[in-house]
Amino acid sequence: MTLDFLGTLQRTHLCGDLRSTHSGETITLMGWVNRRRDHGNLIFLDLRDRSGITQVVLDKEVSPDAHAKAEAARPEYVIAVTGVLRKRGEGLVNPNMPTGEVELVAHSLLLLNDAKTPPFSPAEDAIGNEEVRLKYRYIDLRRTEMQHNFALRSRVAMAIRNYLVSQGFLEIETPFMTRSTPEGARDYLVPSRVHPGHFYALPQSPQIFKQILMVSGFDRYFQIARCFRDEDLRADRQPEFTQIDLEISFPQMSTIFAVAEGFLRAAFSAAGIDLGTEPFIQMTYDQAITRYGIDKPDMRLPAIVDLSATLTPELRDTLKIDPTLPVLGFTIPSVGELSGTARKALLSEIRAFFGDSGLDLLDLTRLRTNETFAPLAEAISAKLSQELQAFHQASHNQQPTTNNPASDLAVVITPKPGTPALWNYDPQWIYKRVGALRLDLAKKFADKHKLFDQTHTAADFKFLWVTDFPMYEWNEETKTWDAAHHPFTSPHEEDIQSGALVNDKGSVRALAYDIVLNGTELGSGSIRIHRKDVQSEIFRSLGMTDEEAKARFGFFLDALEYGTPPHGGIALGLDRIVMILAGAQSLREVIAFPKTAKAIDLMVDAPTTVSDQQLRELSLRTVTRS
RNA sequence: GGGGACGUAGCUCAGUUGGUUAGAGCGCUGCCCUGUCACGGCAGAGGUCGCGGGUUCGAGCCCCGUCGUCCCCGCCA
Repeated sequence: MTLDFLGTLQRTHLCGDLRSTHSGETITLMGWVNRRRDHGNLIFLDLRDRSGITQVVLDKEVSPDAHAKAEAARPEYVIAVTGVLRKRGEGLVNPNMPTGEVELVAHSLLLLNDAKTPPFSPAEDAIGNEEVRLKYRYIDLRRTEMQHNFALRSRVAMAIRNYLVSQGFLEIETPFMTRSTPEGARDYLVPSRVHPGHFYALPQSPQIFKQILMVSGFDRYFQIARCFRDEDLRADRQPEFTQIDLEISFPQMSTIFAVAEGFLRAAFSAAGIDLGTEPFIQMTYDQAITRYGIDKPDMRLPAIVDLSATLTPELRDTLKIDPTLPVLGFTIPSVGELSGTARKALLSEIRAFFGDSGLDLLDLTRLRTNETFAPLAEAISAKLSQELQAFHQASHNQQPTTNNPASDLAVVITPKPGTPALWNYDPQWIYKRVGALRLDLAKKFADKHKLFDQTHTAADFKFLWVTDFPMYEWNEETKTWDAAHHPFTSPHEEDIQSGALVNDKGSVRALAYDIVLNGTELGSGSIRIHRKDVQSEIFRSLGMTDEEAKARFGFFLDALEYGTPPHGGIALGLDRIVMILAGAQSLREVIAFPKTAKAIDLMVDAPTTVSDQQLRELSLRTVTRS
């Protein structure tokens, strides 16, 4: 088979755009053969480009030459077809495709390129084997779903750019090759050839640069910035990822919230979702922990309820519940009535989840059958259903899927006597354990409560600001207080004035905030420290001597001394936003060339070893560790 | 670093208690077919059962190790 040259031929339309209004026009399409249906003297080719598919008809009587070439064509061959668009006759219309009312009657066909039989067909639905998909990513990306994901990503990014520019932001690029800062995530390092033994680091975020841009008077900066972190991966974590990074001079927290909400509305609107004008919900970190047991609450589910008040000391005693610790409960709606065996299995599953931590499940069903405890069971049920009603109202749920309270799964967790109030110096560990169970069970019963189902409306997306994060976190391993956010985050001004920075680090609140969507952290930011004296104080409070601080951040401390305005900002993960909008379960669905869980690029096969010559130039030697 | 799931034809998967020549669907190749659109019909090719070792008369199946993919914990200021 000989391939044809393109010559001067130009394409006139895209496959997916053709409608009956085009009928009679002479049209040239170019694209990939999606499918071929050979009926002998009549051949149908489904021709695909990024816009969609059009059926091409090759009739031996119309053009023997084109028909012969179509006979040789195979899936994924690249062809050019010129012909006349025809409205399909009665009974020949395909209502399942947008172009199903027309077909292109080919007069000539060029075979522009052939194709080996692909390992999987882009014409099929997604295949399960991600290894193969990633190795042949160029074929995978031809699939309609992937084409949609990246068109969506492009639209979303553009909407955000346009919005931020309209709000007076300047897009400024910051270096990829910069300085290693050993705190936080591990850095990817780049050896310097010119300076043997010295390394650049790829940025974990443009944090210090954007703060210096505020010192430089740019007032409002943004960047759709690639960031790099050498940590283990997850479905929602890749070693290189993209952040919408911004910084504002002279802001209040509300200024930053308004900007972030503004560009999210623009982004969602670009995806066909109208988020309305209501400001996003806000809650403090402490509220998030006590109400949801996590710092990134999934607001698609009912909250945790503190049931301590329903229990008298006597009841606690007879039921063997710790007298001082909270009793917590929550509801998973519409689970349906569980059979005796299913209930028992769930019980032991929950008890296994808690292990020997001291937490236990209170069996409401059994409680109810006992005369002494029936009133308690009633009181607990009443409190839980009160919360459930508030939840349905707040989330504007249409009728809950069932109205039968017995079908809602009530889970009540009690601490046994002697359960430690602190685990790993964390007074909130009980809330966090119960919060984790809440998410586990919600995932388990997702097909029952359907609260995670997509309706492709604003109701699918529950946004939330979490504010007032703690400034410090106790690190039991090193016996030190670490910065919970990063060391440039400003504490509340009252907490500086009260001296808590020195006396009571655990109580210091940071002017730091996260934005959360459906239980996923989309981004976080803070009001920064703009005074040298406060910044030095924070470094000292983190156990850094002035000399160490100077060695690591001297340039930054210097910059702070030359007229730094109050400033603050935020960074949101673009990949995660697009992932949620696309309804995808993994970032790999919205990153064109992602890495595997072991941080390998299966297509280009990276990382690799390099030649001795390259190592010599960099003054590097590799050693094998046992 | 730890836990779990998976690995059999190009793809999706089946494979009984360890027992003859490892199967199916899709895809692929050839021939036939003028209204299909997941076209159809006939014929055919295609396998180091992830890899290495062990147990056994005999291993896709049992045991040990190892590699890879996915999910989770740790980690991600």
